[in-house]
Amino acid sequence: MEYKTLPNSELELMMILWNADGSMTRMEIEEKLPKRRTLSKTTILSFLSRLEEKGFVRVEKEGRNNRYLPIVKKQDYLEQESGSILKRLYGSSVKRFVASLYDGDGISRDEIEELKDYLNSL
Amino acid sequence: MEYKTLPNSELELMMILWNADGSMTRMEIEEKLPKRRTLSKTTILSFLSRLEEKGFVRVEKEGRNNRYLPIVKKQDYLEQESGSILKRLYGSSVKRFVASLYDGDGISRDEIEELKDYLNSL
DNA sequence: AAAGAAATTCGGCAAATGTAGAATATAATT
DNA sequence: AATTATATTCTACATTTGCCGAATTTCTTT
Repeated sequence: MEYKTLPNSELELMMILWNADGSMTRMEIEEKLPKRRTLSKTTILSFLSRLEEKGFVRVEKEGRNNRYLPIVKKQDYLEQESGSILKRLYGSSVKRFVASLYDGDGISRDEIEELKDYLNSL
Repeated sequence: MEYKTLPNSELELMMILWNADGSMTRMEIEEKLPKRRTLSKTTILSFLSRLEEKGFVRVEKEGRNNRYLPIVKKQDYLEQESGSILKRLYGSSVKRFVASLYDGDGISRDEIEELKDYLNSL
């Protein structure tokens, strides 16, 4: 399955949905948004509708509320997206990606160690 | 310095410019585009103008041609961009990013080895 | 059953992105 | 100097993205 790359706002909501188990109402999603990020309820609903059109979520009515359920799997989406980003930015070289992060202070010592351990465990 | 995230088409041209040394003409850039990717010359020029407005390239006239010179450094842009992508998709965990690539066949054994070596060399 | 409260759907707008044709400028040829 | 070729600039248009207010539906409370 090939997924369209989601625009930021929609991805933001998907991340919230993915990090919850099961479906969520608009209100629940809204509560998970960072405090700084205030969006009117209609805006949130609008993004959710777009996610539905794109086939990322299924909507179920529950009384006067809607429940949004992610139908694309987080893992699947992220795998694809990460791969394409890596390709576009670094010609698919993970090493170069990590090196870039390192040089730009994007990772800490701990992160490095954690990554090392992970790689050795493969 | 903070850079705006570039839309794909513009990034594509920037990558070509960055991978060349010095400036390039529209024609030279066009020749570097993958065969599948055909864009009319005005489209390319249009993207280049936008890149100029955004401060990513400087334009110099040379006879009837323009020469485009990247003024934002590739390394700088990529460092920033990679960091923000990592944050958005994996809460800044490099390990999770790499794990995702690994699970999604985004990396080969060799890539892993290369990365290991790199990490050990730090 | 009416009135009120809360949620969703519609419609819409501005800015950004992808893409080109028409108009114009400028160099090269004849 | 005219004509032709070629490059750039302008203008424009369809889509997508970010965001909302107005209208409408649907539950709750009187």
